[in-house]
Order: sequence, then structure tokens, then C-alpha cells
Amino acid sequence: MNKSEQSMSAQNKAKRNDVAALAGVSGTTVSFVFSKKRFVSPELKERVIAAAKKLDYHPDMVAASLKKQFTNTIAVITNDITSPLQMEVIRALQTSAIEKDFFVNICGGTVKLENYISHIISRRVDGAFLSVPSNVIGNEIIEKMLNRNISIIVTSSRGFCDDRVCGLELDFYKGLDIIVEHLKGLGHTKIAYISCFDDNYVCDNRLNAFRKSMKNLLGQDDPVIITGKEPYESNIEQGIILTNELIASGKNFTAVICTNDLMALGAMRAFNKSGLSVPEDVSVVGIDDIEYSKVAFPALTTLSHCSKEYGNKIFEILYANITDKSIVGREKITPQLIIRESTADCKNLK
Amino acid sequence: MNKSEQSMSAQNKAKRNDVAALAGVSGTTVSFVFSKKRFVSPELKERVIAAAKKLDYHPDMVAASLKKQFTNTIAVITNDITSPLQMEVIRALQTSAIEKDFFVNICGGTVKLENYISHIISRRVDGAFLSVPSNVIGNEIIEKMLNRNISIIVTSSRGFCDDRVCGLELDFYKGLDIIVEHLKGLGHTKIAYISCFDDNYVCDNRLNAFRKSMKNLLGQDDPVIITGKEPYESNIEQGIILTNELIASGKNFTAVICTNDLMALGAMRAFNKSGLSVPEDVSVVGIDDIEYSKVAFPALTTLSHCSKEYGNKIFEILYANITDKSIVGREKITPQLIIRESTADCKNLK
DNA sequence: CCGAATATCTATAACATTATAATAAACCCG
DNA sequence: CGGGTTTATTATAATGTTATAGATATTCGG
Repeated sequence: MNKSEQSMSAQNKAKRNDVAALAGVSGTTVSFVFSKKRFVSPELKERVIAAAKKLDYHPDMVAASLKKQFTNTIAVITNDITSPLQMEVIRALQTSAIEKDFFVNICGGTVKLENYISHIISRRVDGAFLSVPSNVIGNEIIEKMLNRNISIIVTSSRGFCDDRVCGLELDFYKGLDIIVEHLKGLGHTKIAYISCFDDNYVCDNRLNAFRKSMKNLLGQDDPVIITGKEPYESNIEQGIILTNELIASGKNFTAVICTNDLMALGAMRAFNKSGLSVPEDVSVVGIDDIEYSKVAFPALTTLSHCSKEYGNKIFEILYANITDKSIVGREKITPQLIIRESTADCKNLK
Repeated sequence: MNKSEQSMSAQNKAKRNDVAALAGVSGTTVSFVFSKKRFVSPELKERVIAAAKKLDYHPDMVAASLKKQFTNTIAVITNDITSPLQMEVIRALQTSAIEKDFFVNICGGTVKLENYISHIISRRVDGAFLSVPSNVIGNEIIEKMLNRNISIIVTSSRGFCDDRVCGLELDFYKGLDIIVEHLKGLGHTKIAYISCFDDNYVCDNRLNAFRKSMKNLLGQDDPVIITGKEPYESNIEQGIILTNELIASGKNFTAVICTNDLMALGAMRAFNKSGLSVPEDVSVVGIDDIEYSKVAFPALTTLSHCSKEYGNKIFEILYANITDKSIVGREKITPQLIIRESTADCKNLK
């Protein structure tokens, strides 16, 4: 680096006191102009702003964070970063966050999530959104973060383990009521359910909700339920396998609800292959409203997470807790049914 | 806050000097134990580590950043955060980053991207990955960041505007050679191309590559090309519309390459509707390898971005530049053809 | 066995802010 | 007009690290 370059790069990092000197005020006054925490007379303010512009001054948030003990940063911890659903949530969350000058750090990837915790603590993150199943991050880790004054919000897939953690849950009980109501309205009463291996809070929750809805809305105590055999496998292939099993069972059904959209896409494919057309012969409903559901053929009727609303609310609740630890938000969102082409009137009572 | 709570929370933030006091060494030594920048004798090291564990000490990266003038943080600026493709890249990038103790801030959302810049400067981010078309962030903004000593890497969709910016480009010239070679190997010579409105670096680049490949590999100067009419519309619907146009044109073709996967999915649907089956009657190839392509029916043969490799390399190049500004990485990645079910031997020369 | 060289360790000064308390200026009303 | 009150500005002390230079102990050849 030669001399002129050196002087250039020196020129390029104006500090608060440089601005103060140029504006003919104290450094403190410059701070107050930017933080707006105290009144500064219009003339001084103007001079400061002009000086700051001239020097291209940007306040150093690192130094500010050190003193303020807040970093205006939250972390999103997720094990499923590539899921489009997850990303929609993160996008909405981030959009809300930036409005309050918060940055969002993503901690996903393929690294052991537990390893992130000490990074998160070291970086003095203000809050964290744990979007992971409860078996991935233990309660003692949450405890550790809480003791470090880090606000925490968890998703529906983990119970509320501590009075201090916030939560935003999707209400699948209401959601399944909506699905069953929709199918009932189309004349379906024989509704089967395809679930995954029951070792998983998410699936269990949905399945229990289905049982309750069938009982409350159709008076059925024992609806047809097919359950996966492999844990953590709830993809298209599983959907095909389980649907074939359902068909082979000889049970009566005119509609099928699947524990998630991938399973539902598999189900549609299986029905198609076995000569049953969707929705003419059988109606199919998914849960999640992943992007593929839109472009599937036929387009899938499914229960949407309302990702945007969800993401916005996640930040809103977390922000409130960061601001005041005594505000521990616990909310529920009702999912919304997106009616597309995979459900239709029940004509064929086979 | 009562006294016991106060003492609890005081207890919870052990500082370097607390550890030093407990271990009976100086604070400086504690620092060296953690930073590993100087030799510390095994006995002292052990005592320090024990003390740190006992006090649950986590070094404060905010303070460290202030002194070191590095934050170990990079920002990803993108306007298309929900795209699964983008996310795979980010995931890989983040996985590489955390291995070097770097955190990744995402700046996407629906906010005007320009607004992020001053945030990024204020936060003293070490580097930024600009994954946006060149019309979204102007060169003067890049200049500003460079002058602030922020490393920058850009994606293929923006030219290399300054000697100081790094780049990682996908080589679609090679990519289209691979596609055309594949189709040629299956006996196809009449290959049509469906492009979008030519006002877009990405599409142009791919189309030009197609032209060149057709000339070099098949000696054709004037292949059949259908171009979109609306700018920035390259989705399934456009794919359907343009494919219908292609069919109506009466031109001969046995295979179609589309500028991206969504268009290709639309093409398959349009062929299907008009009585042509894929791949029996016509082969279809996409570009991008988005997730839907896997689950489409038939599964789409497409050119993959190698998102994982791409993301890893993005960090690798950026990291090198952060470490040493004189290393300005400029690389190209050759995309990879994922052969699935939508391409087959050419039997039918219609 | 002594001075020089080497190997460890430590005291202190940045780093760029904010919060607090202190100062200076202006104002008000008897 | 002058003491108390309010209002606007500023000097100073944190904040928790790292880098640098200085201090102390250890080794070693002559």
C-alpha cells in the first residue's frame, strides 16, 4: 500500500469526533443528533448533519453495541434452511426486523445446531428464533441463553419449556376443523388420514387434531388412519407407499388428508397410477402450502401456514420481549385453507 | 429488579478479568488462551480453561470486533430470498462461513436494497455477497462499500464493475454445450429454445450460449427461438403461452430447451395438453434445477447450478479477499446436467 | 557465574461509542 | 435584578476486548 492509498483509506473512516470538529460542536452532541435521545437545537443539528454528510460518516454500531449492551441483532436457528416454507417466514421476519434496525443472522446449514449457541452468546445477540424440533436443542441450552439475557421465541414444534420463552404456534386444531368442514361441505364423510411415523411433535399434533375434528364435526370416533413406518420420512415416496397401502387395505374413503404437502403430492401420484383420478374419484388435501403445491397437477388444496403473517409476528413478539423482558408473548395463528384443484364434490361413494 | 435477581444477573456475565482473577493470571493471558496467538504454558492454559468453564465465560465478540476492526460477519444481499435456489446457495455459504467463525446476515426481504448499505457500513461487516441484478444496486454504492474496506463478491448476473470486486460466475456457454451434446447424443438435431424477453442479463447470456452451442456442435446458424413478450415474466404461465406459440408456428422440433425450469414445467404442461407426450414425442430440458423439477412428472432433465459448490466457493473467495485485499478471486463454475425423465431418444422426426 | 538472549507473562493504551454527571446559558417571577 | 429552575451543551468515565511494548523469569555460552 503506497502513501496516497494509505491516506485515502484513512480519509475513509470518519469518526464521531471528526464530525464534531468540523461542525464545531462536541462529540456528545453529534451522538445525540443521531440517536435522537436529547433535544439538539436546529442550527447545531443542521451543522452536524452537513458535516456528517461531507465526511460520509456512518456511526459505528460495533462500538455502540459494546456500550449499549444491545446489538440490534437476532439469530434464526433452523435445521431446515432450504425449505421454501421456512424461507418465507425468514423473509417476512427479516422485513419486519429491518424496520426496527435489526439484522438477522441465520444459523442453519449442516452444522450441529448446538455449536451455534456459544457463537450466539459471544456475539451478544439480542434474541433468537428457534425454529427446530425440541429434540435438537435441549432445555439446558435454552436456559443458558435465557440467563444471558437473550430473548427466545419458539415455534409450534416445541413445547413451552420455560415461562421466559415466547412462542408462536399454529393452531392445527382449528386448521383441521377447517379442512374437515371444507370436505364435509363437498359431501365427503369418509375421510382418511395419512400420517407419518408418530414420533414427532408436528405430526402427532396434526393427527390428534384430525381425530378431534372428525369426532366433533362428523361424529366419527375411529376414522381411517395410515401411519408411516419410518421416522423422519415424510416425503413424496412415503406418500406413494402409504397411499398404496391405503388402497390395498380395501377401506372406504372418498377424500384423503395428508400430514404434509409432500405426502399429498405422493398420494396424488399413487392414485393416478392406480387409475383413480384426483379430484374426480378422490379428493386430496395437504398441509403446509409449499411452493410445489401451486404448480402441482392438479394444484393441491392445502392448509397454509400464512408464512408472512407468521414471520412478522415472530419478530413482533421477540422485539417486545427484547424491549421488556416481562412481556412474554404467547400467541396462536389459525392456518388458512387454500382451495385449489385437488378437492371436489363427492359423487362417487365407492 | 430485587437484590437477588441483580446478583444473579451479575453472576451471569463473567468478563475476561473475572476469569483471570479466578485462574490467578493476567487478563492478557486469558485472551491469549482463547485467541491462540501466543504460546501459553500448559499449566496456565489449563487453569484458565477451568476458570472459564466454571464461570461460563464466553469472550465478547462485540468488544473484540471493536478493537480488531473485523466483525467476522458477512452480509448476503439478495432480492429473491424465497427462491429455493438462492437458499441452497446461502445454506452452503453459511455452512462454510461458520467453519471460520463467520456469521451471515441476510439482507433481503421486501425493503429497498439500497437502504441496507448504510446499515452494512455501520455494522462494519467484513464482506458482502451481492446476489442481485446489476440494475438494483448501482456502481457508486459498490464503490462506497469498497472504500469502507468491505470485500465484495458478485454473481454472474452483474458484470465485473471494478478491479476490486470478486466474482463467481456460472459458465452457461459450457452449460449449453453440455445440454446440446446430451440431446445430440439422443439423436436430436431439431432443437428449439424458449427464452424470456431479452432485457435481462441472465436470459441473454443463456440464449447467446445456446446460439453458440448450436453453431459449434450442430452447425446450425439459425435455430428456432421463441422469445417472451413481457419483461421479467418467466414463470409457468409464460412457459405454457410460449410453448403453444411454438406449436402453432408449425416449425419442426424434437426437443426444447427452456431458459429456466419454470418455463420448462410450463412447456411440459402445454405439450401434455396438446397431445404431445414428454419425453416420447418431445424432449424438454430446463435450466436451474429448482426443487420442483425433481418432483415434476415426468421429472425434468435440467442444468444444475451446483448450488452447494457455488455457495461454498462464494465464501471461499470472499474470505480470501477479506484476509488479503490483494487477492481478488474471479472464478467460473461449470453447471452440471441432471438427467431425469424428460429427455429420451429421438424416434419421431415429425 | 554473569551478561545476553530467549521465553513467558503482564500493564497499559487504544478501539468508537453511550450514559452520566457536570457546566453553562437562558428564563422566570417575586 | 437575582436566586432558583429549566434547557442546551459538554467533559469524562465506562463498555470488554486486542496489540504493543515492557517486565520478569529462564536458559546458555563463555
